[in-house]
Amino acid sequence: MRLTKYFLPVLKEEPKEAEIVSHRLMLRAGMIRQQASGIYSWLPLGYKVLQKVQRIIEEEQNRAGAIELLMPTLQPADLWRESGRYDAYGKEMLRIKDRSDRDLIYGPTNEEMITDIFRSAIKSYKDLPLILYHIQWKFRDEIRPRFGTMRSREFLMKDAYTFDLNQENAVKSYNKMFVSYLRTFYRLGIPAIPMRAETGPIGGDLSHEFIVLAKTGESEVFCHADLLEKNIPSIDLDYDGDLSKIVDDWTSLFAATEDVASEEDLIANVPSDKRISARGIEVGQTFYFADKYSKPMGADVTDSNGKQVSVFCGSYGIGLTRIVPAIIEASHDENGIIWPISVAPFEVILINLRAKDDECSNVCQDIYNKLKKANIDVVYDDRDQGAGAKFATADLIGIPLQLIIGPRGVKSGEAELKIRKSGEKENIPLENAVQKIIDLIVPNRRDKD
RNA sequence: CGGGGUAUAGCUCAGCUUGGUAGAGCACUGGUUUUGGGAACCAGGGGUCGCAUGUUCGAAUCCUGCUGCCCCGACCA
Repeated sequence: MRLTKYFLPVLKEEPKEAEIVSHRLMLRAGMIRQQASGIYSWLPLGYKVLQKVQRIIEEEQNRAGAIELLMPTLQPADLWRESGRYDAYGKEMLRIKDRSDRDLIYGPTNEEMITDIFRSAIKSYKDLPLILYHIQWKFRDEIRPRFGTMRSREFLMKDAYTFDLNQENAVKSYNKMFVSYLRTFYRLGIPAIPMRAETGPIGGDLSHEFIVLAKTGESEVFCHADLLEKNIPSIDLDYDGDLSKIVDDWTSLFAATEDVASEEDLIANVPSDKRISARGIEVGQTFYFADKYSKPMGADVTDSNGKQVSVFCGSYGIGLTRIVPAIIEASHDENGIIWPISVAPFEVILINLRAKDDECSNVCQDIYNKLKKANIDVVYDDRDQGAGAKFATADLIGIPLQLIIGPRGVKSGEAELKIRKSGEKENIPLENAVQKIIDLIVPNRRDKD
């Protein structure tokens, strides 16, 4: 992509409405635009990140055996009357009527609808286990939306639902989602720690929140420091094998949110040099809730004895529109965002310091073509602007690598390569630039390990 | 929903106290000179002053009502 042909409305000044750093940076980097309280447009740069996040989540869900579908945003109220949640959910649920005066709701979640889909098609234990998921916009009319897309009213969420014959199998499905979340957050470049959590209005008795430690986190969390150093299950993992060892390993060390634990619990369960008491952002949650919906909604299957039994279920959410600011909260400096390669809107920015100079532009164009050909996600800053403005923009939007080419370098046959994260700069021969970038990017995409 | 703020150009803000028909910086357009960390100069374009009502010869400014947005709290992916 050439910057002269792109839509990147960066802001030089601090937007006054934004309090936390991720919100400020998303506005300044031209990623989002607020349309109403808690409702945002995703501008090209932000949308590109959101799509990369989505792709990683899909890959890891699929790998774990979950099957993607797509349910609508609008749902008939009757489904929610069946589960009893139409009245229970309160004003947070947006209720609307169509032209025939039928009650509809804009889905805040999809347990009812997925249960309806399940019961219409699945009648036998032989079709279990089943894991279905979708990625769709949700609406929760929060009393107070805040922090940009971190707590918005309209938000994009991945929600998966597991269906099993009995509790033992349901726990196996739970473990699949648990492990896939470990891998998902690893690939997204955010160290998320699974913590024991309250089950909330959805109900059930087995639940973890996946928490990113960040100063601006909304809740207080407590955990064992070794959880930050744990190994992530590899891409070769067999999801049909025994996952309980991995889950046990991760859940044996103390980790809990303020809803279910206190500082005293931390002190009682963790040696003093390993205690972490911090703020955290919840980026995902896993719930097991057994037959809470399947029973009232009649989602039964026939078991091997010919008996009708309600299926055992769980639901598993990841807020994609929250992931993006969470990554920024965890990875930025005073100059702007620092994207992990796996979700960066572009992997490298090619900075032409003298767009009006033919010689310089020819060199840039050649390198740009080669990078594209090598499937490197490159953006080419071919704008006719001062060097300072270009550097500032590159830092702000957080592209992991900056390849800087000016007339001076063209004469000496060198380009400057800057690593956004470390600030490290290195002069490299122009003819090695493309290969050097490939070597720095490709092994670090986290899509092969 | 309670409490506190705020609303003037695309953005950040001044003007309001004391009413006289709207300004700066940045951004934008044209031009000239520049060019390795947010360039300089010249010339331009751009505003129903959140909305409505009232007071007044005259309202961005004063009164009243409403709305949006932000912050603090309870609620939440």
